[in-house]
This record gives sequence, C-alpha cells and structure tokens, in this order.
Amino acid sequence: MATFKSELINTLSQRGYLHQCTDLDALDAKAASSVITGYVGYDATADSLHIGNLVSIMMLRRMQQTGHRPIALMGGGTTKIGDPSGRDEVRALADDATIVSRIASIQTTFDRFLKFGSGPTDAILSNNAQWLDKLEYIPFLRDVGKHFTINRMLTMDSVKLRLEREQPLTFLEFNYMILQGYDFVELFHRHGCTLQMGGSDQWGNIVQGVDLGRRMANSDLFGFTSPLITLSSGAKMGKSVSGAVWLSAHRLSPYDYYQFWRNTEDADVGRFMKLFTDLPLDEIARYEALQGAEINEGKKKLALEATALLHGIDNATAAAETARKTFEEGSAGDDLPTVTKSKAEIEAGYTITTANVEIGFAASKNEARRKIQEGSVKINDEKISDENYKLTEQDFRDGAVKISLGKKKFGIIKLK
RNA sequence: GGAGGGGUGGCCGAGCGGUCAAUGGCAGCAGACUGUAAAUCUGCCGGGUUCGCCCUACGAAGGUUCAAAUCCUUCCCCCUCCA
Repeated sequence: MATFKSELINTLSQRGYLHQCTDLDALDAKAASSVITGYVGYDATADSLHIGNLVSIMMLRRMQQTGHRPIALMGGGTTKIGDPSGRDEVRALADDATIVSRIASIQTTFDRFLKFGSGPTDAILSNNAQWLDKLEYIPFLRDVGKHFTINRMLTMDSVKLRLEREQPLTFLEFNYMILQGYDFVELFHRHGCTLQMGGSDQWGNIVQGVDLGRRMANSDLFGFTSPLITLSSGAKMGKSVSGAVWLSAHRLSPYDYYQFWRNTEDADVGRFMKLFTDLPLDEIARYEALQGAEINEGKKKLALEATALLHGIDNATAAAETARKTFEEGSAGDDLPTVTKSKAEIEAGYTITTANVEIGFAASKNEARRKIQEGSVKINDEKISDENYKLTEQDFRDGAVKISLGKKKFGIIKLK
C-alpha cells in the first residue's frame, strides 16, 4: 500500500488529496528525510471560510499530523487585488477595514484544525499584508517583475480564459499571480517554506511561485494541488438547507453543518471520510462496504466526525442528538433554530406565515404563504393549510411549538 | 475619430406600444417515491395584501401616449467593423 517513502505523501495520496505536483518524487524524498514547511493562502472574500476551503485546510492538518509544519497565510494584501482565477468578472473589492475584520473572523477557524505555537511542527499564521502593503513599485518591478514575461502570463488559464471569453481583465488583477508568487518567495525567506498547496484552480499561480523561487532565491520549491471536490452526481459541493456551507458558526450552525454531512450522497461517503475526517483507512473501508440503507450509519459517522473537527466534539454530539430526536423520534432537539415569543406577542396574533419567515424557512411572507398552500408546513407534525393560522397557547407543548417545512427543516418557537 | 449592434428577473436568453411581473432553459424551493441518498415525475419560483388589489422592476434620467421593457431625447457602459 505504501508506495511513497514519506508518511506525508502516502497520506495525501491514499486519502485523495493528490491532483498535481510539480515534482512528486523529489518532494517525497525531502518529506521522508526532513521537516517540510508548507502553506496555503486564503483571501478574505467573506468573513468566513466555506466548504470549498476545507480540503486545503485538511491538507495543512495532514502535514502537521505527519510531522511537518503548516502555515496558514491570510491574504490581507492579495485580497485588495482580487484573484481572477475562475472568474469572468472583476471582484467587488473590499476596503481595508472590512478585510481586517474578515481576517480576524476567519482566523478562529484554523484553531480547530491546527496547533499553533513556536515548536518545530507548530503551525504558523501569517498575513501577506505584512510585506505586500509596503512594497515600493519601482524596486518591486525591478526585483520581481523582471522574472515574469507577459508571454508566459498570457498562457495562464486565469488570464487566457478571461481573454478568450472577451471579458475584461484589469491590470490590477493581472498582477495577482505575481504577488502570489512573491508570497511564496517571502515565506521561503521568512520561514524556510518550500511547499505551496491549494485547489487545482490555483495550479497556475502556484507554479509561478515555484519558478520565481528558483529565479530569485535559487531554491527548490514545490507545488501541490488537490482535485476539485464534486459530488458523485456531478454537482458542485457546497449546498446546505440554509444555503452555502460556511465554516464559521455565526454563518452556519453546528447542527446545520452536521446535517450537511448527514445528507451526503451514498457514493461519496467513503471518499469524504478520507478527506474530511481523521478516521483510519481500515475503519473507513468497513463503512464503505455497507449496502443500501445501512449506508446511513456511515453518514452519521461522517457527520459526527467532520462536525467534531470544526465545532468540537460536544457540539457535534449535540447536533447528532438533535438530529436523532428530530428525525428518528419525531420530537424536537435542542439545537434546532429557535424563535422566542412572549405570551403577549402570541395573544396579539402570531401567524404561521410570519413564524416561517422569522425562523428562516422563507425569505418573504409570500414565499411562506406559497409553502403553506403547497402543504409543506407543519405545526407539531400537523399539516397547516390556512396561511392566516395564528398560533395559540394550545399549540405550545411544554412551552414550545415544533414547526417544520418539508421533511428536513425543523424549528422551535418558544414561549417566554 | 467614423459606422453598426447591444445592455431584460440569481445566471443564460426571448419579447419589441396594450392580453407583460415579462416565453424558454439553468440554478433554487416544495410535493410524490425512498433510506434525512441518488435518479425520476409534479408543482412553485419579485415584494406587500383586509385576496379586491397595491407597490417595485426590463442600464440611468427625462419625454410622447389613455397605455411603454417595447416609440423619442440625452447620458453611462459593453461588443464588432473601419481609420
């Protein structure tokens, strides 16, 4: 089974993270004989990372698990430029204050996956604003710009595709790959970082960094990318009942995160366990062998383990218990979205329509009315077909009403 | 600088004076079937509503008309060809 010399590359390869590598054999040899420092960069395009970032976060985690040193690089500087990769339109650029607050919010996610500190394999959190913000234009062009040819840059997918589609590419964005390449060299000088990882869409940017390292620092740097993770049905990964799958709890609750994994397609269970949990491969193989409805046991395990990594075992267990009560017992668990109402508010007339909106099931009252007419709204498991139905004290059992939309969305209205 | 074409709902894309909150497709939501799976089929898919209607919307601002996404004027932006 072990086809590589190093534990790092064996792990990355066996668990499904390997897509492309600039020099796999050399990297493998190096990882077998020394501690490698490697990084992944994250731009602050929102105040939370999302499921699409999780593969690379797990790669950093695998590095640490196999005795190497990961760096999470926050793109405080590059976010001001905007990565054109895979986009047809210029990004809406955030102002400095927004970027700083987003980074502060994002950083907490890494504490769950990596152990930071000053030991030889302790993770490092860095921010490229530290060096990019104070670059001087002419010196930068002379030191770094001279190593990039326009000819080469025009062949990069991020540029070429935009031009082929006749979409505008600003000079600002055109510089993104140069700055990302420069990051790599900077991290090499600061921390001896010799590896950059990322998703397959980052290949071009990463390779530019590897080349720049050879030219500027005469150093051997490595690039490693993971495949784009899609569902077996072909869809892009990243939909939960309440929209995008965010990693920050303020954007997506641990319960909803658990539910996202619980609803994994059958064919993806084993693959996702390898990528997104620490379960040993032989245990994963046992779950993969399950057939038919038994696969649900694997989904529960996947959901529990993946949620525990991000939100802690206590939150994961609570989410699992809420799911069990809600779906298997038909009662209501504690982690469901909750709205609290006073007795006076109920007496003043609180309609089922408003309740659906307040609990987040519908974006507007019209949508809530439609759902009621479609017969998908229930109160305490009783279908409600009157859109003007007002909750009464009789609806409250032990001070709470269970409200549901469809088969998967549940919420609680509590009486204060 | 000159000539022509175009900007429509989350996206693509019809419409070209009234019957247009605007055909289709994608995405999304719900129902049926199931295993909280996939596939399939069905319905819904701007906001508010006392369910009569009302408001907002077809790049922006004015105008013509009983009536405009559709006609006119000005402005902004994109594309193609010529120089």
